[in-house]
Amino acid sequence: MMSCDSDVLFRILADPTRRLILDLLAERGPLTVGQLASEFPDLVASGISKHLMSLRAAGVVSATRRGRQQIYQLEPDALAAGLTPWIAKYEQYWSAALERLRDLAQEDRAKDGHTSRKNIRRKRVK
Amino acid sequence: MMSCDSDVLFRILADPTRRLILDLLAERGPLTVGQLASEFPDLVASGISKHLMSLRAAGVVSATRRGRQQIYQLEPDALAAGLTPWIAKYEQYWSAALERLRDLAQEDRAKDGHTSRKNIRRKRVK
DNA sequence: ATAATACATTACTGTATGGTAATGTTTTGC
DNA sequence: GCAAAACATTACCATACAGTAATGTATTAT
Repeated sequence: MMSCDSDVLFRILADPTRRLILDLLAERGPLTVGQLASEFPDLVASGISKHLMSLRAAGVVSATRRGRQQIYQLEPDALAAGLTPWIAKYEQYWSAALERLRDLAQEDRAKDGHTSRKNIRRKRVK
Repeated sequence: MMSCDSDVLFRILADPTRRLILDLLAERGPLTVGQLASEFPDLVASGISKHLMSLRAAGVVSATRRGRQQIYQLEPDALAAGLTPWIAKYEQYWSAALERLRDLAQEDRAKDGHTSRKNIRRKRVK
């Protein structure tokens, strides 16, 4: 009934198959429908196609044709733009988790070869 | 079918009424079922009660009895713990949005801060 | 003791939607 | 030109679930 701004986003993310599709696109970059469908052995291809259409309608993925195949690609800005307002309302509660998240990412970046920036410290919040 | 860790959380958040309940608890602190139900004029009270039960089952809220009324309260850690792993997978994409979010929160705090804190400088950390 | 309040619980219902199957539409390969 | 490949689209089905209504259970008030 109530139709919030991020309503569509949350409904999209409610389905595990759709989340997994987003995960695959995030991990492996742009993929065709067939490549994505092959990741779901116990699912029919047209089902994946339907999911992709709804993801596209929500704006979280985009597609470009190449010959007879469509290449789907994550649209991360739409995801962020749609979810950030909601997250912002809980910002005070998320602080700790976000800090940990940020630190983890920092470690990952450090582990990824780049130089030691380990003495960089973030602003303290609260 | 696929049952991820944050699966329950996303299903919980998919419903706008449930999200609004969480919003109310976040904004106004602990509330009784009646107080919450009164915020949904076009909804029957038992419906809200059911939503609260599922929220409780998911661990995102907790309840304490006081006399004949239950006081529901947000359990923010559960929310953060459940959603952070998922967010982490998209961390590279979220960075910008999270930075903006953090800055906004900073501004808000500065704005509603009491007058005398105007010139208080945050600790500079390299 | 009785009634009313404040929820919880159960049973029921209508609808939304994830999934399949079948068909349609381009594009490529031969 | 013909067949197959790669998706999109449509129709259909079965289940999940949000919402209501009715009933149950403590707790407070009188």
